[in-house]
Amino acid sequence: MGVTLKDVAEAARVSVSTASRALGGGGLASERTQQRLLRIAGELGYRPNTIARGLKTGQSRLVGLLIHNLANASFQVMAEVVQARLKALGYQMLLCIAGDDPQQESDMLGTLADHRVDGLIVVPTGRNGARLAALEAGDIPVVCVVRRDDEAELETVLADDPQGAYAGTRYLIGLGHRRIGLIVGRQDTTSGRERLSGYIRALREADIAVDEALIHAGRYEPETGAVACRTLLDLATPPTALFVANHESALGVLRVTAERRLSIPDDLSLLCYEDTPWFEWHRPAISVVDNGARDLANLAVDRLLHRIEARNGHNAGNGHNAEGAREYRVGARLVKRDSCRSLAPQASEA
Amino acid sequence: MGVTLKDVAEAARVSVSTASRALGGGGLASERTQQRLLRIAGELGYRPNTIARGLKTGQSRLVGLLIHNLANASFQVMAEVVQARLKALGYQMLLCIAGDDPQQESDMLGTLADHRVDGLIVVPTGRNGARLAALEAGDIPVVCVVRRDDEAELETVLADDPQGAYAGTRYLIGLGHRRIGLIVGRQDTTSGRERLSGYIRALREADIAVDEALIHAGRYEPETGAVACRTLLDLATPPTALFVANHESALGVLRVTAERRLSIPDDLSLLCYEDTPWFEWHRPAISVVDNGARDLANLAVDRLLHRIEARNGHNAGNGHNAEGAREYRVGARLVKRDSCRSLAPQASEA
DNA sequence: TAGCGTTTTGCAATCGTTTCCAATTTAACG
DNA sequence: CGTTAAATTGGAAACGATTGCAAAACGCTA
Repeated sequence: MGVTLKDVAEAARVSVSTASRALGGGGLASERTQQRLLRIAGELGYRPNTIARGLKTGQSRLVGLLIHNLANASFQVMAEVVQARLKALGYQMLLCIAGDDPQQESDMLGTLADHRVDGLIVVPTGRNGARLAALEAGDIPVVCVVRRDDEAELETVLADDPQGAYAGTRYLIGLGHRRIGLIVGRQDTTSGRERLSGYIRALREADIAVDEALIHAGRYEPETGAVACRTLLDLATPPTALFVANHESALGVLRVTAERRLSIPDDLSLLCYEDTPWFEWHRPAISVVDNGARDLANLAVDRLLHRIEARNGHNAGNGHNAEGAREYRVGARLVKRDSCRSLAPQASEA
Repeated sequence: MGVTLKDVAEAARVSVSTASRALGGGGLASERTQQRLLRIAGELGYRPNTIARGLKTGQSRLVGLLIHNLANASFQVMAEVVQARLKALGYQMLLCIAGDDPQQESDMLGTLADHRVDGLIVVPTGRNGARLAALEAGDIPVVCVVRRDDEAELETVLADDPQGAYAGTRYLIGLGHRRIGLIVGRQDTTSGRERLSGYIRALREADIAVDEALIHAGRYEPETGAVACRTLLDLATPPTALFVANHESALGVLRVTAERRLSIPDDLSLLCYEDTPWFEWHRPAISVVDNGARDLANLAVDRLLHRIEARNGHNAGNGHNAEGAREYRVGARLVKRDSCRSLAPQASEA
């Protein structure tokens, strides 16, 4: 489809510059020529070449999104939201799936840079702080989501994990549970640490001793969740409730409970982290702490585009992000469904 | 990060062309200069500008993938596979999520064209054949997956839905089922039609009359699945087995069976289409006909890249794809797990 | 050392836009 | 109708790479 601006200009008997201005909008051309050029361009089937434009303007209209996978529900909705928002704003999404692997992440950040993305939203592994900082220094705005990257000072949008984990644990405590198992993520990520700390805070506040045996930290995988679940259930005094701080681990837990023919919530209460449609469709419907993936994505896009626009505005900017590396939190929400039961049967009746 | 080829060239005291050739590989420069340039480029932190390169070479190194959503397991793995394969081949994936909406699809095809993608993999709605044909005519190779677009003659990679549905139905028949409910997709898509026809063929072959009341065609959504399931179960003589031809509808079915406390497979056998990890983790593990999403994606990438390379090779090509609009099928696979039971209890014993 | 073929290099054009600057047209007013 | 300011246009130089062509350097052989 090789019809270029020059072709349009010739057909309309004007110079390329005029054609450019007419089609570019912004009233740089007279109303009359604008209409005419628009018409002719339409007839010829002209489509502006984003690549050429990008070369001149230094904007690729591409934004990178780097996540771990698409199996996780949070990442799914983030990808969907980011792409929808970007599209509405005239950007396209370059999706990179790095599997939480620093090496791959590093590679992909490189390619993203080569493609001169206008900005980047990333769930950092935490091992490529230098690279991310380099991008930022190279005038490519970076926004981290879900986790913080401790090595680099970057604008970051996080779920309120401390609060979410706290609220969830409190909820279980409120139902009368005293032995609450926790299956949580790796402790070398901010989200993993924060979810654990929220849990601990709630216990302390209720004067419940923290039992190390009830806490399992590991990768976010079904298998890991299953193993942790079995260990917990095999304890001399097993927990009466489980708080599973991630969607994938929850799969493993559900499997084990089904295998052992445990009834949820009668035999065991289950509270998960990160919502996913099928938790709602599952019977019993699984109660969750919704980390607000949708909000995370929206806010990340907001922040990123704010900075992209700012950069484009006064190119002679003071440096990078004036406001320093801000950190935003979006609220986590407890969604009560049917997988947690009260341990004090008659308490609220009578 | 504004270090350009010119900067590298100056630092090395050679011309830009030499620098280009040295870094471009292909032995266009002497071994010595190549080493030197590589070193200097490294020191300066030079990264080639894909945009500028793209303008000159006419290759964006971008490939579009247009799908309906990310909630569907097939699309998830397709997106993951496509992006992994492309990355390995030096391309980036532009992911567009069009929600099976022709208007959005049309828009997105436009933007994709503006970005001069080198090729495009699309799950067509079927309403934009003209647009797709236009892309193809404009020298952007297009490969359709999952569904065919009847309006345009395009290279297409399909699951073997007729065979898959046939095999699934036959399996249920083999277990002794005679009344088999079918919850299938819209009949204005090739996949929807083919899954239905496979079902019918199996019934005919077993001399079972096709009962219209047992067949529900509709959108692939949990709610639709739930409604269909209720209707089927409320029949005077309800089916003893359900064949649910899509992953999302299956969610609705699982909900209804749980609500009614039906035991799977004791009260009702359930066979689904499209595999997803949690079908395996679910108890009972759900038997499925795996449509081979991974294979679909791989083959689509193969075909697409084959044509991209061909185009780049002899630019003075004969026209478009010489071989005509070929159609490929990847095999569907029956995965027996625990959700289907035999209706003839003692049959195989004794 | 001259001559010849082969590498290796540099120059300059080019890809399709945007945008600065100057030139031209148009409009407005005395 | 002349003058001036404002709006509109055209010319040309970028943006950062690749690549055809010709010149320069090199390695051989005689």
